Amino acid sequence: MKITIKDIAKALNISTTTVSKAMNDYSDIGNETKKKVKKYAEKIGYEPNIHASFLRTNKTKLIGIVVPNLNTNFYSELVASLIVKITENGYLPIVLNSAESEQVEGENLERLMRQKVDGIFISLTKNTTSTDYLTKVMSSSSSLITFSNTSKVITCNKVVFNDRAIIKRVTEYLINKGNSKIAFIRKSLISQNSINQFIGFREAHEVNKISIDNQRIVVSKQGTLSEGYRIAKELFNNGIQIDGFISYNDSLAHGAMMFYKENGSNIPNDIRFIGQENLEIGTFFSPELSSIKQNLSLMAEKIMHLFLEEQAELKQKKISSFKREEIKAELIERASSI
Amino acid sequence: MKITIKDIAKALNISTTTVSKAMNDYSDIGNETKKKVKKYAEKIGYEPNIHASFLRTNKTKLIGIVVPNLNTNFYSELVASLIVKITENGYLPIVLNSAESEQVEGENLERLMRQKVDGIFISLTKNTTSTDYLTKVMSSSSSLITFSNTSKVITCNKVVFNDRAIIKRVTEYLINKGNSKIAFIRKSLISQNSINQFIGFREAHEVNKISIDNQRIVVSKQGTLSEGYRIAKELFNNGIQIDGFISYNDSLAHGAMMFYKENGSNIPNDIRFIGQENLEIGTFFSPELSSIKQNLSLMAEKIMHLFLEEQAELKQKKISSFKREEIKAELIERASSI
DNA sequence: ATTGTATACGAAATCGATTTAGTTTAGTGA
DNA sequence: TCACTAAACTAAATCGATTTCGTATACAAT
Repeated sequence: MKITIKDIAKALNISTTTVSKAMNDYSDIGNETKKKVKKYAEKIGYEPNIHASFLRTNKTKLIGIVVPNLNTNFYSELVASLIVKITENGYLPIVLNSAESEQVEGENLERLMRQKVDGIFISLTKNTTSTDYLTKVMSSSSSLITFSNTSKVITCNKVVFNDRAIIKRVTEYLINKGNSKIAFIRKSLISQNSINQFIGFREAHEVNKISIDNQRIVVSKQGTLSEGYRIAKELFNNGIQIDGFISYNDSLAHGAMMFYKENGSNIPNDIRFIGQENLEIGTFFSPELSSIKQNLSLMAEKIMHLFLEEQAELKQKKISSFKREEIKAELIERASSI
Repeated sequence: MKITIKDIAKALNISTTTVSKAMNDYSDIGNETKKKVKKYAEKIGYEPNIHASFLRTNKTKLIGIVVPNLNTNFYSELVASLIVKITENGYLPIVLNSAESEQVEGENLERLMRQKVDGIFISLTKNTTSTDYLTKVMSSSSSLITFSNTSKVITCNKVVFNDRAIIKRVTEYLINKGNSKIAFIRKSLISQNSINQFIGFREAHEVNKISIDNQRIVVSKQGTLSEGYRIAKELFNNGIQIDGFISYNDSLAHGAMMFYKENGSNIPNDIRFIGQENLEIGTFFSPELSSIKQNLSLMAEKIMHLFLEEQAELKQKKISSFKREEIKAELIERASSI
């Protein structure tokens, strides 16, 4: 039933040592023997038992992915891209979802460490404050890469979007169109991703000597259409005027745009809207929604690349320094902000 | 660094056998000893090495999930639910995405078998015709559960929605409102899920003695908003009149509804629309979209339950028969079909 | 003839658990 | 007292690979 190196050894009348070494291309095995072993292994469908080899190599060929909310377009697409890169390189992904809970996030990290995965790719929840679990991972055998939403406090490999720069650019783009009362809907006050975006927003205002009214800065937890609608309604009812709107996803922008459209606002003349994610649905609303597009597949590629680099360095026992990669996001300009 | 049963054995001056048996609640170990061992294990933070125990038990505590397209609301939410159930029961999920490719699906199954996962939960792509890989899994050590979109040909555990019944009911609901020219947008001609839905559609017509015009039966591969729009446009341009519209997801219905609205149709009076998925966005369109709501969390629960049942039976060396669970979906009635 | 050196291979230890097949001890019944 | 049993424990084999250390052979150099 099960095929092991013993079967190959017996059939070819050589030792299991030789079989193992041949399969792993050791230099002290003759080329003839290597060919013979590999050919026979192929023929009888031998697959090395990963769990057995783990005992000696401490490699599981498993990578853990932890995302704050799998049930969003952003993360499900990003995870799908990561899965492709991971499997392409002979690894297998264990995918865990933190559901925006810092506690679940911690449990997820513990589960992955217990499983002794070779790497952990994590994007933090918007509520995460403690880095205890991350430092725990750093001192474990799994190499850590944080992405998208990471932490300023911890020193580790990071792959992020150019959050500060893109929001600064987009904000200035609105300012140049004459907008000075821009609403900014952010994810949380804690998440680094959100903080960076806000810094960009602030910088754009400072450069152009425009003051920010904090009443126009809103934190949205759900990030749903209905919350976008509700936020717009509240701003309006509280008499807080806006002429621009930037949110951390498309749904919020759509929801808000619906409210203002119902209220007779002219878009983009009265208010310009910019979302993030660049969902297809944005092109079906009237006016079509401008949106910041992030290259998720490129991010996935960079993450995997960083991981493989670190694995290679670890093999050579080099001490590797931590890297930070920044992926450029771009504005897709449509009717809602022209 | 690493803590093993040896450390516990040495510290408590007992054998590793006793430690292992105590941890696994063997009956031939005294209660005092069990308590002592467990307490000390807890204290020094011992975690059994899963890979080492695999060699004897052949259990990896790993479950593979294979979905046709992770990047959809339906599957990302379903996978998220599955992840919760799987981790709750001490297992870890390896998530793979087939991207609607039968070939990738096969590769995914091979990867999971190689990893010797305890179970494989799979929903087939809409193009899958061969069941070769599935039968391969059946004769492997991983127990198989197919869900959502499964195959008629293969005998194995299945958890599906009541596709035939719900579509029959929904179709009759439209017929009773006087609609007789109902368009039906299906996923594919092959997928069992789609076939069952179509049977329900046909039965509703037969019962009410209405004939089906095949020109109104359309296969949509993408299932996107723009495809819904395009399909509606094509029907219209080809002079194919419709007074009802049922699609396999919400996006298609939205896209089509947009086209007909632009063309001055009165919805629901001229055409009634019903989608599937019950996305939040449906309530933001005017008119609000009726939709078939599937209880994904319940499906996830049933799948896990079936798996655990089989594992328990396997342990007792019982031969278990295959089961088929059906989850009831329901129509959420809104303005688009009233 | 002796030493040295690649080259090619193998015996046995090892990784960290589980499990089989005992062994020891105390207690029971005839 | 002796045989028997139950309870509690353990030595050693085992799972399937990797890896260390050692050996045999052939050939070149001294």
